[in-house]
Amino acid sequence: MDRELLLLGLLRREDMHGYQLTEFINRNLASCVDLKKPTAYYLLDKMVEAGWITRSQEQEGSRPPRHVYQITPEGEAAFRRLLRENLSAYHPARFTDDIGLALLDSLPADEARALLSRRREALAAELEAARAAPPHAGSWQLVIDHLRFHLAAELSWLDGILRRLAEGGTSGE
Amino acid sequence: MDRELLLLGLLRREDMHGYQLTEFINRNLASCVDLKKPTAYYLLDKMVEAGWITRSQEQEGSRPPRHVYQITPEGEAAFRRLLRENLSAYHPARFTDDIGLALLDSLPADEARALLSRRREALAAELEAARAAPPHAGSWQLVIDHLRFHLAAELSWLDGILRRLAEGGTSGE
DNA sequence: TCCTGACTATTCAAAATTGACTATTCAGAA
DNA sequence: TTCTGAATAGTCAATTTTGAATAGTCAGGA
Repeated sequence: MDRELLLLGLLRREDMHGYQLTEFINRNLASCVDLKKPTAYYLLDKMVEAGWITRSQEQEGSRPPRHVYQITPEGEAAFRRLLRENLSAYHPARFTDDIGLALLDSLPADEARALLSRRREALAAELEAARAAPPHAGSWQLVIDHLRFHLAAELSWLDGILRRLAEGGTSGE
Repeated sequence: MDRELLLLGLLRREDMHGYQLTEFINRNLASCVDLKKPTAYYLLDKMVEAGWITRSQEQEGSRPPRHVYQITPEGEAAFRRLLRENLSAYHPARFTDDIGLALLDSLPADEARALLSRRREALAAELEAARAAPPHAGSWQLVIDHLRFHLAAELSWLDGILRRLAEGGTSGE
């Protein structure tokens, strides 16, 4: 229901068409959702059926007509409900990275160290990129701040592991 | 491919049947994967087809027969490849929570504060639970450590937001 | 002018995922 | 002994997601 919340939140500000919605989300909110285009259209269809939004044709010059979505009063009500739900609960993030860590024993210690160093570089690059992002208005900035905070924390955690490994912490197989 | 990596990693240690695999994962590795039973069976089927594992019937007393899976040499090769891939890359986690944060402006400031306080309590409870978890052997412990580290970081981040909100930081609508 | 590559906008068949269900065993309560 | 609730083991239909394809526009270079 979180992707619906986000779509409603964007449509509340202004009417948009599907492509615009996915582009915006993937450019600005990739750190919290991964919304592929076909999924977005699927969700929009469902929300039309649920009466949360309406779809209308927009003809502009010689272009093929586009579908523009606008939020309804029911959609506005759903938005408020979903937002309250989202804000009050804690949704644990999943760390796919940890699968590899859990199986670290299966490789010789120095290979493990070398591979994790690469991960460290990838992570450091992400952090650099996040730091370079331009500031946003209002509470959108919170998302950017959170990403930076999280990446910095992850980096220091990973460095801790690499230090431990260098000291011969977890035994190689 | 990460769930396959994990299944192979478990089957490398000992032959197991489907139910055992999912139970183990959901009990011990919920912080990195969410693997429902039907999905696990689906993946196991695919891995049998790919030749990474084999399935055999196990008859025990009057029980209905169970399917036991064992890893093949091809599976072992796949395991090593997937483990190297997983370890060397950085897989960003997604923060669904941030969707609500991004839309925080849409609620009056004191309601936002109240809702986030609930989230804070849920998060604090998770951290308590994670701290209570018993220690594991070898690199499995890394997963538990990571979870604790992450939850503690999130808690301090959320407290920071709550402080800012209390000082009237982000404007209510 | 014609071609090429990038962007806009959407659809579709195939693949993956899930909630709900079936069926059995077992331990303890009534 | 019979019932009940929990744990074990797995399946299936329906929903959801995805990679790949389609189709038009537009800007710039050859």
